[in-house]
Amino acid sequence: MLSKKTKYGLKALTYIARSIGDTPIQVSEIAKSEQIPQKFLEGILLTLRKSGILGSKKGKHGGYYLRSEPAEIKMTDVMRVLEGPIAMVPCVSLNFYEKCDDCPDEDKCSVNKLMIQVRDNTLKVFRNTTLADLSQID
Amino acid sequence: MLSKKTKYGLKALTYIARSIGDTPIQVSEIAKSEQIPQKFLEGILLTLRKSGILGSKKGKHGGYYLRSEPAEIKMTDVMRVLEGPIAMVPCVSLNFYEKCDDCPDEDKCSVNKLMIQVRDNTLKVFRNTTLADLSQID
DNA sequence: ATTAATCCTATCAATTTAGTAGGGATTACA
DNA sequence: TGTAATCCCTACTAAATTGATAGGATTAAT
Repeated sequence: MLSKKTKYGLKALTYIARSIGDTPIQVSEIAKSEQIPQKFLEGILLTLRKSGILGSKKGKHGGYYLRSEPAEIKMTDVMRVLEGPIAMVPCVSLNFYEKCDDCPDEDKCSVNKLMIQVRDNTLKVFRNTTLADLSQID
Repeated sequence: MLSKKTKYGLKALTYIARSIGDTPIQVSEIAKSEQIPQKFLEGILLTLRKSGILGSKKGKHGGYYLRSEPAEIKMTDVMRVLEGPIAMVPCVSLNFYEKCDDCPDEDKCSVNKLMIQVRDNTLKVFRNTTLADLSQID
């Protein structure tokens, strides 16, 4: 299951990407428009800022803005920041690899092989999708 | 993350598929061989039996057996029984659909569109993989 | 009968999730 | 220079989920 954190984060990023203009976007505005608890969203945007995806401006008339063009912001990066590893098991994770306690031999593990396929296909989607794609208005 | 339940379930199914012969396989044997807590595994195999994937024989010399040929047991079915919905959000689930509280319009939701792609790609893997594939010894 | 299995229900500790609370630090602007 | 608006940070909490464990009821072979 996708966590609320990730869902809210994606919606917020989309909202920011769609807001053309120079001024940073405030948390309160996003929260209201996207129906997200404001305090919860604050924490999420903070995470996105710390990861380098968002920038922020403090104080009156402050807010958040994208640090790159929407077309440059890949879902692989966003998802890893918000949701964590893309793989369903640590033993097939590229960025967060860990060996399983059980499982004497990874190469012979049926779960491992299946989950590598799932990972590769999910990765393909995330690598191929940018914030610009999410923000398309149709 | 894949739950231990699913992981153990897949390993157990693989184990049973590999055990050629007529006699049913006992939980204790699987638990020992695959390093799975026996009582926990009991519950998992029970679930698989109730879903129709496994059959069982009670009493002395009892155990579990597959109700179809490994090549007929699709991962879509197994995963749905063990892990639940394949989709990452209920609003893109084929078998467990639910509308989101937030989200006035699904068609315009960026998360929705992304998650449909992920679902379709994951589904492709699971539809294409059977227990026979998992059980291949190489 | 005895033994060996599955079956069933209840309970539990640890972790994660989804938030809430309260205030600190910084900035714009009157 | 004061004040309001805004992000920033830490701590707390309730509910749900996960990964088990415990104890026995039921069933079947010998």
